[in-house]
Amino acid sequence: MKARNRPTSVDIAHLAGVSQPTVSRALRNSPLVSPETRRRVQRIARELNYQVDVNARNLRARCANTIALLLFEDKARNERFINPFFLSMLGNITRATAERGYDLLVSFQQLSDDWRAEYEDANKADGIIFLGYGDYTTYIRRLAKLARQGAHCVTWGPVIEEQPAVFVGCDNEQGGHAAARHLLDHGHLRIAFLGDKSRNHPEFRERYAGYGRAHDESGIAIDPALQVDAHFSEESGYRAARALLDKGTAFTAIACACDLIAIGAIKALRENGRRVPRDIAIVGFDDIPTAEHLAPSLTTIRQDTYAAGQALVDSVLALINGEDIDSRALPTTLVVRDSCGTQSGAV
Amino acid sequence: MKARNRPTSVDIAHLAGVSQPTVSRALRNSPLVSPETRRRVQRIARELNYQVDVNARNLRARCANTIALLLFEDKARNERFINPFFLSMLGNITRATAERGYDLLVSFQQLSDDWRAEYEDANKADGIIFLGYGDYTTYIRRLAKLARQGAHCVTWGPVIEEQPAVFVGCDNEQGGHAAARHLLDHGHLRIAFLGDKSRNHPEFRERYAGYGRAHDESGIAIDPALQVDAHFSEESGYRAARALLDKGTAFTAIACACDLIAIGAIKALRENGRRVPRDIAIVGFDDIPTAEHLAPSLTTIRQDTYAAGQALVDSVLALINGEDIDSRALPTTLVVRDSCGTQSGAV
DNA sequence: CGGTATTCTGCAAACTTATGAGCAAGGCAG
DNA sequence: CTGCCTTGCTCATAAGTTTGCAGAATACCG
Repeated sequence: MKARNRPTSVDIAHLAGVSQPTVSRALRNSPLVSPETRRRVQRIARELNYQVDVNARNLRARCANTIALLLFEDKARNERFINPFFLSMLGNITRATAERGYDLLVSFQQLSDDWRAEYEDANKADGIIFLGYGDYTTYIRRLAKLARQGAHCVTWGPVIEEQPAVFVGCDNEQGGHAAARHLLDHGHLRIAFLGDKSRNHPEFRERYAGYGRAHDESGIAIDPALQVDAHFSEESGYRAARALLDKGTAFTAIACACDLIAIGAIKALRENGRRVPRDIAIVGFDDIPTAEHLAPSLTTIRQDTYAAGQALVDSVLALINGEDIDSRALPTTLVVRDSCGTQSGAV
Repeated sequence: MKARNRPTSVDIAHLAGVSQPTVSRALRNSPLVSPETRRRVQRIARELNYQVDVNARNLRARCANTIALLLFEDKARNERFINPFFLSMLGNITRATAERGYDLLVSFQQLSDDWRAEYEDANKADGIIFLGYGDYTTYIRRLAKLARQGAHCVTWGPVIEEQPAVFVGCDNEQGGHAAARHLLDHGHLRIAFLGDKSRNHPEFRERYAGYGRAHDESGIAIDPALQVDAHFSEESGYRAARALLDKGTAFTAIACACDLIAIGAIKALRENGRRVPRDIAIVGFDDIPTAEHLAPSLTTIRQDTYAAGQALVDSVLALINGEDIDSRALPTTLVVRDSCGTQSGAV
């Protein structure tokens, strides 16, 4: 596209009266070069605004010093929108990568993209982080293909089938359990769950499992009518809550599979004349930045995206270094605010 | 770090019984190779899970097909936080880059990082987008250095001094004007401005200029006591509003230099027993996702981060292609919600 | 059937850096 | 004086691709 004429190590070598390999060594502070020569070479390099060509360096060194982030979202989603939770993850992965001296190559993809795109990612980076959601089968196929090519892959969130990839995620089951537990402990007996529990949303599926376990512990049977599918969006939460209300099924609380769903649900409840939390208690999941500022402020299960970013990057680096590591589940925290009607501050 | 033994184009050439350059051409769908050969080569490549080595390709082709995003934040900032507005920009730049077939290299930096880091970015990417804030002098120095190296730089936001870089930003002056205009039109005479108007915050400085122009138009002199410095954070807005209240200066409205400042200010006002909007009207700037969900919902000046991402990426690509382009200011929109007390829906 | 245009393919060079092997010079011990 | 080690550099080569040029094969025209 463009032909910059940047100075090369050969140019510096001529000016300094040494060979090119000596320049290379001098700039990398190798002990094999005398202090006097090193200083001279470095001075000339600085004067020429020399910068090593990373492509040549990486070609030779067979590593890119780069981690790729494959960010997925459904094609169907609103064009202008990226889920705030993923955005927060993106920010923290960016930060964690930078702190460890690596570059981050961000690739925003839709799962329907052709094979060419997926093929290329594997060798631009030393390791790959998968983040996102969408058609699960396609997702898994991609993951498997990259892993087969020898890429070091770490995925965010659970992987249902046995796959050759490490995953890092929050403990969704525990979080779902904590949400339902909190509501049950405060006397709620009919707690709805808004969230798709199919394999397309493995996180939601686990959260639902935790919700189920809490009910089991209390000896309460779950009315299947209380579960309504919802995806990763506000409109989806709105529609799900509307569907729930339309059914006429009685309920006094809702556990939402994510905060966006909770936001949509609150809107639907309000339109229906239900007050939150007085009539209906609400608990979300994620603790997106908005949750704290909602009216009423949203009780939710916090995922620590800072810790998550660090854990993901550390796991990839461990794989790159040939270490044998296990998948990890990070703890979640119940953050009690106003929307659940139990008023007591963070727990 | 790692020595993958991936197949190369030479391997494919042997298997296909052709020369290596023919493999290269066949895989790039060059018309110089016969359909029959092309099919055979591509089939073998697929069987071997072959992927071109991007380092070798870029080294030879002298371009990286990559855009770098240099994301700055002050060192002083809270470690775990990235401004939601920048996060939104990051998301949309990611999307715009992907749509145009480029990769995005995200580099999170602090302005105090050493020269080595800044030097390397220029040649990993064909063009560079600057986004962030911090010490303005350092910022400008970096920009100038990269530009001197022949990098194609585009920055978000205004650049005060004459610099060899294109900038894309929203029309901050117009936005600041619209915010003050709206408040003045609704009878407010003493409107505070929370935001640092020094050169360290060029956007805030321009917003303040628009605020000033609106006052001039109405023939109202600005009381310097009504302006209090605040930076890009909630705490900062909180402290600024406290300082304003402590002064004892009378005011009936506040124009905030960004939404985070508005959030902090509302908190401070509430603690002080002032009701929003009944006692004090508030207008923010940015329209971050939370703004809509605040109680009261925040009247603000919207920056279209989707359009901004597209514009930034298009500008960089134009520079890379050798086109001569001008800086651009994108329009902002006044979004009227509840916090200004004028209740009338979006304008 | 000779000449020319067209289509396909191969050869060799280039891109820039990193590194192992080798070499010259000097110091030092025996 | 010989042999050996150390220091500091050079030489040659390798990494995997792209591309300009030339050559071979085929088709076409007169």
